[in-house]
Amino acid sequence: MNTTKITNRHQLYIQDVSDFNLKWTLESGQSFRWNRMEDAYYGVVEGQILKIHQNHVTLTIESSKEQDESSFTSHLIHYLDLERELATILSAVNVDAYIERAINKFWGMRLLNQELWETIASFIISQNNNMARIRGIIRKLAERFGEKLTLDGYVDYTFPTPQILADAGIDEIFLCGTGYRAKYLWNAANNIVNGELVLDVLKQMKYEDAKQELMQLEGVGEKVADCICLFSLGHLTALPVDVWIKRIFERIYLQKRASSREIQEFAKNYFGQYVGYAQQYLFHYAQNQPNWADDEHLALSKKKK
DNA sequence: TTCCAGGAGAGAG
DNA sequence: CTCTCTCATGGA
Repeated sequence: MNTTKITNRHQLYIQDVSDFNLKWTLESGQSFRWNRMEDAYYGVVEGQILKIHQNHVTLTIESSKEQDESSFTSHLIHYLDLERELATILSAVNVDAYIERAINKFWGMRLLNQELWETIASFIISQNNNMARIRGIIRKLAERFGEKLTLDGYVDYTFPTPQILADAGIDEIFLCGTGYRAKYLWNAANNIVNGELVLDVLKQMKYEDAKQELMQLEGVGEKVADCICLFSLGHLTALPVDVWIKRIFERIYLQKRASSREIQEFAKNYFGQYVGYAQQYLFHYAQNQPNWADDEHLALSKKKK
């Protein structure tokens, strides 16, 4: 297990971190809030700027907010998913030579447990959109509606609360570049403000119920609901099927055109209960490996289990 | 200029 | 139930 040490109320060391890679974790498209400066990452998490640096098995973390060691530590361990036994999860989904390549290349990439409202809003914005623009829109929303924070020269803003966006109105949200998604975002904010969607209740639900509840929101379909379940609620059986996952499974595993339904059914049966982690490794591998589609024969050479 | 991006909703069949 | 078209936006 990890040991921790705090030097003052802004800074924390987490030592003996095993099976963790900060770069792969923060640059794998699950969070849109992190910026790399030199060899450290700056981002806003739950109302504070965090600066995180990894040196082998030691994480150095600074916060813009004072806090006591135990809550600081437990919050970060949970956010970075360090309480899970990654080796066990990856061993369970390492069922063929294709995904084994992805696992070996990005070993230590973890699924974050991100703040719920910001994750809902972020993935509403993500629909039919690209990473760079999603990041830009979220930054503009934070700049316009959030609270300003600083940490040794780095400036960023909190993500606006549902109340603030509900009060702001659709037109003001639209000015941040959301396009037609402005009304979805505004509606979601209102649903939370007026109590139709209760976030603390959502956190207690099992996967299927949470997904169905999220899909009641306008602008939240299966894929976005699965992203929220996987990147915020910790449901590792969630499988978001985006254009990349669709492409990967059609090319590598099914070798034919397939609907999202078919892909879900196949993948959950093939990879098992941790399919969400399998998905993240396949997704990031394809995004970073231009010739990802050249080795479909590796998937056919099924191994072990 | 057209195409595409961590898609969803409305409408048709 | 499944298929198709449309929805803003900006970078390639």
